[in-house]
Amino acid sequence: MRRSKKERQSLLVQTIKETPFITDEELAEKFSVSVQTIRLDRLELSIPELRERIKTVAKKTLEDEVKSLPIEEVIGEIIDVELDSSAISMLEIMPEHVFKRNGIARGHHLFAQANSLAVALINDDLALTAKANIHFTSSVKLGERIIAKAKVMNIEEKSGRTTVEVSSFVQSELVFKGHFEMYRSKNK
Amino acid sequence: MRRSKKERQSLLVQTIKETPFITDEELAEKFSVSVQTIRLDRLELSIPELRERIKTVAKKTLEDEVKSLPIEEVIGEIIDVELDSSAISMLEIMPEHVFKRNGIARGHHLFAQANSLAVALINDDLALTAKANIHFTSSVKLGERIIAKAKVMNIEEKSGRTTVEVSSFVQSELVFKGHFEMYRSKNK
DNA sequence: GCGCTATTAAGACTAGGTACTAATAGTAGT
DNA sequence: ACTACTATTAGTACCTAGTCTTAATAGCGC
Repeated sequence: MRRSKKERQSLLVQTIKETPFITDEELAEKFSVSVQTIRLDRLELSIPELRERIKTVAKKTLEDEVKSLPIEEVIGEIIDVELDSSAISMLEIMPEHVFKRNGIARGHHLFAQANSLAVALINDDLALTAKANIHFTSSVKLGERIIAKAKVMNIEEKSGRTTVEVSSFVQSELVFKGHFEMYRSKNK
Repeated sequence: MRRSKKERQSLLVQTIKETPFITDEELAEKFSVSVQTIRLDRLELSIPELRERIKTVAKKTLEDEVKSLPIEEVIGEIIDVELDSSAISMLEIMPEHVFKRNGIARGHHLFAQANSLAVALINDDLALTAKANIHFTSSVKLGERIIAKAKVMNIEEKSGRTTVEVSSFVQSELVFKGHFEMYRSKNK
């Protein structure tokens, strides 16, 4: 069935978006026009040729693979630690930390920064988080840097159970506050 | 510098693995041999041509995208959701989730599973965590599967603020319990 | 020099295009 | 009906990054 030029072109855009691996010949058949018409359409709509389309898709994959490797491992960069006393770390919010819809950082990354800082702060091989009480006071956006400051509030003599307060800031604004209770395997 | 055939071929395999977007001509220059030699090498080693290599990389991306669309930004695999009511997800603890020293899962991964499940549970485009009260009741080890169960406890009429309880289990043992208070942009 | 492997070259062909020129079909305005 | 204009189609030369095939040459062991 023949359609108008406009109609065909908007369908063309959609078709290529859905199935990017389609050749001009297949498109010509699909829309019952000549291959030349399809090529004129692509020219007008600035849609690159099949092989270029495939290449950009493939490039995206490679970039993603490189990116997704180190992310899970490192949660912020430790700037300063005084064991069993206080510690500071910094985390820059990158695209992989945010909700795609609104560019707001997902809560668990703020938590992860604070939690790993609390763990690093404790002078023990086997520190674990037991409880936490956390508060997200303001949303953090793509590109912002979070500075998390952790402070040991109390170490119980017998059990070694340690209370840590973590406050995270973007510039001077408080974005996260957490109260952590940590286990440790050996007493201090 | 010229190398023996064997040496060149093993380097060729490695080079193509690292930089799959390399043409025969570039490879020929790199190894100081003719294009034909590179083609004979690829033939012997059953390495497909550049365009085929790009295509397979791109196909992988598309498959991944299809896969990651419904799960989108959830940590763990969603098993069941009833919006604004309850949801269940599963997370298998892999080497990247644990402390290397003792094979125990880092707390923030349990939190991330619970937090993203609470977000996914809410029938709103813009759900955010406001507060959380969490408790790590037992340590989870490498290879174990965590089943997180989330339940909406209360939705405030005016603000839409939603209370979610998440309990996570390894088999029948409770490993994590969290009380989440969530914002939403539009009221229900 | 003979035999062998490795390498290089040359030619014909392929897919999936680009770039350009030119012809034709169909429709609207006057 | 004639003209103007857009849309479509056709055809040619050229491109990249190959394939497949045949053939020539280089280097080495013995």
